[in-house]
Amino acid sequence: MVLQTDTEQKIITSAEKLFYQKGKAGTSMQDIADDAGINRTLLNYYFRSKDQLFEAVFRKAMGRFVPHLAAMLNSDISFEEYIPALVETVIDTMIENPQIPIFVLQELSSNRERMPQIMKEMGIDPAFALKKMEEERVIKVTGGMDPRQVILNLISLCIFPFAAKPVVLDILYNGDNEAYIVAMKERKKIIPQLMKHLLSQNQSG
Amino acid sequence: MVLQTDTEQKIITSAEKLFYQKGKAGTSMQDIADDAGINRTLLNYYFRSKDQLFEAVFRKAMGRFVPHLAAMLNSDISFEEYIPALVETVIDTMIENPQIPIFVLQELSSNRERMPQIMKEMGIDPAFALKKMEEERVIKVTGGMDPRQVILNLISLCIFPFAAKPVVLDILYNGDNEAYIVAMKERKKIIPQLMKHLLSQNQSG
DNA sequence: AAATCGTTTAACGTAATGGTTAAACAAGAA
DNA sequence: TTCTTGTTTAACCATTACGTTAAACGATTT
Repeated sequence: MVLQTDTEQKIITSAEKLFYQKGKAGTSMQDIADDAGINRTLLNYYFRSKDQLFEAVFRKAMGRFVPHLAAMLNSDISFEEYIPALVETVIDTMIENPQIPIFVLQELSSNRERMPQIMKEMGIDPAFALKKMEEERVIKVTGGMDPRQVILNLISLCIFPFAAKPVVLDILYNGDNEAYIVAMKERKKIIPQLMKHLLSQNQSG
Repeated sequence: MVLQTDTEQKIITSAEKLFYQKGKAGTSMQDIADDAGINRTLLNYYFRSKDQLFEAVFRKAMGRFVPHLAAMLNSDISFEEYIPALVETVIDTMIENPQIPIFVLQELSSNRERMPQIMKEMGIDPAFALKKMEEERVIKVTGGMDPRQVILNLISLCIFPFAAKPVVLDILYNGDNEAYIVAMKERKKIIPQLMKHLLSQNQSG
């Protein structure tokens, strides 16, 4: 029982690492077994197939994304006040898992049937969320700007620097990972400030 | 001669479409041949190997990215004045090739040796660019904010909505591609405005 | 008519991959 | 000791993939 969980964990960890890096098709079961330091047969013992293993990894990755999204679309808290906490949480999550954005987006983009299914499972109703957003919260403080643009700006500022980590790291931070992390933490303050400006001023002039 | 170029073009087009969508490992030579409506043998006639074909596609994709990056890092034009034109160009490029960001980032992320090589080829010297940026242009108008953060914000706002198109389209625009495009075009105005605020105000208070 | 070039067809070799199975092993539990 | 469970080894099958080759075809050019 204990050992089982342990090995299963090792498998998941290796699978995450490799799937994140090389994608599903680019990773073989042998690769994963080698990385986990176990026999290939054992993979099929725990996860019947590559598909199932990938599915486990993908859903776990999604599970780190969707809550933030759902929180943002459904929270009752005043949008403006909610931003700093949200940004902090998202950035902390991304610092620990910078590979997830590309991984998830790549999969969602190559497998278009997934989005509707996921939205169904997660109970995301775009029309409802948008209406609620407009009526209750955002429109009051955006000075007429489409609330979707506001959300898009917020998410872009939070996530893209991680999705583009290889480029950002090498070009802007000269490969210095510590400097990169420091910069990302600075953004916890920068982004809310920026959003505050955006929300407190009429953008139409 | 004419036919050759024609077929070669068909191959590249199909290869782009499939590599963008399914990645290198996820796309077979047969897939590409089928999509191009030609024989598989002909692929090896024009491009010796899958590697070479992928390389051609990747470099072409990079070629749509790097110029913007280089322009931003090296332009002598006043940064603030330069933004609107830059944003417009980038967004127009992205509207036509929304799949490129994920494709390039995924490849750069799974193949870390590439970045230094590319920077070398493209003549990008991060230290030099940063110094120039600080001395000549950006620092004057950022009120002390790290110019790298300014650039990061700009690029994030421009590119992420395309990298995340599958999610953005389905959740925010209910799958309506036209509405999505309209929104992206709106951002040509929104982003410069936002950047103007960011650049004209001291962010430290 | 002969030669060239893009193209197809068919076949081959080799390697990798995913998944299965049977047998054996080691170690802790009953 | 016996039973169970996680684990390994080894072998196997079917499929797919990449790349190559030889031969033929068709259209254009010489």
